[in-house]
Amino acid sequence: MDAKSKKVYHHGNLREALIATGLQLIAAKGVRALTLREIGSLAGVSRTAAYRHFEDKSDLLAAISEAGFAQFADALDCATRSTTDAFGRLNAMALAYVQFATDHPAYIEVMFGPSNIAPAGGSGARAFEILVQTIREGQQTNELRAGDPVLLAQAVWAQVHGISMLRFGTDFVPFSSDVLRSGIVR
Amino acid sequence: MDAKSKKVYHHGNLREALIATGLQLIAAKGVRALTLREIGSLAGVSRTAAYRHFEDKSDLLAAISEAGFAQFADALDCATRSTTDAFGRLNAMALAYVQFATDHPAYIEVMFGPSNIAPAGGSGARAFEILVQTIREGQQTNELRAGDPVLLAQAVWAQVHGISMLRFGTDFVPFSSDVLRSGIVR
DNA sequence: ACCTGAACACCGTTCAAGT
DNA sequence: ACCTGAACACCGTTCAAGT
Repeated sequence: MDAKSKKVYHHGNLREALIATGLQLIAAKGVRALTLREIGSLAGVSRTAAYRHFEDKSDLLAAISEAGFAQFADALDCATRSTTDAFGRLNAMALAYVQFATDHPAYIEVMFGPSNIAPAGGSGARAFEILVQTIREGQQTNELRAGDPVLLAQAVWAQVHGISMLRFGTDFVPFSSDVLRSGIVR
Repeated sequence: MDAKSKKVYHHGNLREALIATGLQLIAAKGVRALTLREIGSLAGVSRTAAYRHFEDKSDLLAAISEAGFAQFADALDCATRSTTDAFGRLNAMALAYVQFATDHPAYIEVMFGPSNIAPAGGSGARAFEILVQTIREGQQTNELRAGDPVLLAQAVWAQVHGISMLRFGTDFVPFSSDVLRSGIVR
């Protein structure tokens, strides 16, 4: 998103344009209403042009998912820089997680949606690694309790993921950020 | 599922048959591949017969979701009866939750899937209430720490939900039941 | 009251062409 | 190398009929 973002596709970076257009469509009408044909039309190309950049529909979905995970990992990474104490970092990451889910429901829908969608390339693992590393550092400075950092990371991740999903996916569990105070801190 | 389950539809309880058939189809090929026409054929009726029992496709999905939540709430309810101490009950419920997600991925896919699906009738709320009540009782006998039982229920629910979803929805977070040991116990 | 068949406006995907 | 147009086998949904 520097200087080359104009109406230059049609003979330019169509692939990116299709991903972006698909995301808009999902945001507007949900994954269920996602249509390869409409994406083409909206992007100003033929309705079958997408097949020159993606194997099929689920391949496009996978690309959108991967783009989402990349942005997501960036957000978590950025959050860890906001402070230096371990608990502050974990808190910031948790908030960033929930925030991302709130701000980009369309991404979330694809990233964690129906299981037939490929579970992202490397960005998903990268996001998880950031959390593990933060916990590991917090243990070294004795701010966080001992234990397998991967297991602890799973616990926190699952908790925050659950909060993020339940918040908009269903409505019978009201949300409060007080929930975030859980037991991992020493 | 008593004595009336035979090949009696075609002029019988088609509605139930359609729900069951739809569930099978989802289990076999995922929600994305769910087709009203195929459901009809598989159930031995015309491909438009479903419209005599459901408004449209998402109405059928909503009915499947509700059926799933009813069964789900039953499973949680049953789990609370397995023991009398609060922690044991919570543990049993958590395991029942994860177990349900493992045993019935098709239900889960519809129940917590794409947001355009209606969030279930009363069974979802009933399931949550069972958890709140268990926590409340545990607090009265002083087995669980104090605090708003609804907030605590949210924390546990989110945790267990996260574990259940992450277990099969993505693969970058490996699972271990050790994760279940979290901070709500006094 | 419940079910069917034909019909309409859509899809995903393929493939022979176009530039 | 990248894009288009027509074509095929599907869908969801509607509606006039059938029983």
